[in-house]
Amino acid sequence: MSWTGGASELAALEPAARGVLDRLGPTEVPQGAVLFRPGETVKGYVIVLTGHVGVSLLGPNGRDILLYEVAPGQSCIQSTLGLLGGDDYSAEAVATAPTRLVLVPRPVFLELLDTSPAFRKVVFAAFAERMQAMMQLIETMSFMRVEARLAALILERAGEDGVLAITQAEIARAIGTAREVVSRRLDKLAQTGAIRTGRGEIRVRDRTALEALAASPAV
Amino acid sequence: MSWTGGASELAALEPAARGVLDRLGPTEVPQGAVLFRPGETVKGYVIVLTGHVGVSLLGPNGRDILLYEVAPGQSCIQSTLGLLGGDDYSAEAVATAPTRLVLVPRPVFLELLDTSPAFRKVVFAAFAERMQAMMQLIETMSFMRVEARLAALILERAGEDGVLAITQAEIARAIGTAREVVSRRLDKLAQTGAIRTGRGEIRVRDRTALEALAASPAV
DNA sequence: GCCGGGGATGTGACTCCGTCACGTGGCCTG
DNA sequence: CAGGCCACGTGACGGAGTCACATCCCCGGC
Repeated sequence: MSWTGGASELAALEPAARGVLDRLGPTEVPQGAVLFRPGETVKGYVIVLTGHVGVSLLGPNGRDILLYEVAPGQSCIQSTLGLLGGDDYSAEAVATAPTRLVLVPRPVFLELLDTSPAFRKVVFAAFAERMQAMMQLIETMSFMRVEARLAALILERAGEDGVLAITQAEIARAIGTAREVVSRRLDKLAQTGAIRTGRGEIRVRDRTALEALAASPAV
Repeated sequence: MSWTGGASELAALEPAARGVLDRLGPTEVPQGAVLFRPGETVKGYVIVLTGHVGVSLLGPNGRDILLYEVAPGQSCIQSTLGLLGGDDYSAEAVATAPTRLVLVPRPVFLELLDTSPAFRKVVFAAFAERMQAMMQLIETMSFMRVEARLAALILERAGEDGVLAITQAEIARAIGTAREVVSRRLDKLAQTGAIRTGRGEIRVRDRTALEALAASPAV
């Protein structure tokens, strides 16, 4: 029953705190499952054990922006806002892969926060990290052109072989723009020879060119 | 020597924690003072006693975006990121009025976090509040047109008499756009009779029209 | 009372981006 | 084999950001 011993940072918790957490059973959710939607009340603190979760803001016209992603061992900070401030969710969380997670009920969460310095540390660190990511998002969306964001994303996600499997729609969500724009920009990049595109796939041809674009003098 | 007894939420702190904080002397900074810049290392946790502080992201071309404002009794969460994660500042904080503040050095901050549940609560709450504000910012900047953001800002900041003293440059910073755009939009609003504009001043003429715009179906 | 200087605004031209409205083509399943 | 769904391509159009100036107004100095 001890899932806290896994890869997560929770392995460093005090034995007592680990015991409390270990008594909570993990939950399995399939890919595509919606963990929460805007307007719902927060049920507890979510820790992802395996899988992958994306947290996005939904726009009125179907467009949405990926705020951040939750990898195994990380927690979904979105829930903390509700647990501490009492506000409802304003974002949506979707499992982008089959995911195993633990939901820490509010009372348990608050108790741990009071009694376990290590748990506090984990929560605070996650909080700080998300906040940084969101500031980064604001910064790039405000000050970098789509071309640069696109190049950066490709470099960041491309494997060693320079290939990444991703759809234009996913790219658009990740860099906060519209799919059509991604389509046109990718087309231009392909024309210059920096990349080659295929259905749901991008191949890096000229990494240097992409790096130059990603670091471009902004706006 | 007890400034914690003031209007700030810190009045609810445990006596021991208050004692520790009260031993720290408040600092006075004039209007326009820069509390920190991007790239600086974090010196401590900042609590604003009186005055007003604006925290913004700086763009490469002189443009900047107001992330949030710190009112008396609130703390500047930006510093928490550094204290907990060790990162440098990525934003800039400027006193927009003569400000009295307390700087809690890192060791004291960490100690209080460990020993004072009430202090933890204050820090967490402030954290959650700022995060909400930043999500709100991302949301409005991404999904609402300038016209709507502008109308909302005017309504939000106008006094009872429907007057607000603010320059176009300040408006632009607050709603995350460029001054020229504000100029043109204000012009349009004035043409429709919703407002009247003057040098550094806006007068609301038709509150209902502004409310309709602010709540407009976004884009 | 007059004069600069600097901050606050107004404008035009241009490019980039987001949105709408479709069209195309591949792949998968009934 | 036929739909149907999904990924992608495109043209048109208006909103928004940037640059480069032109005004304009207010305030301190003389």
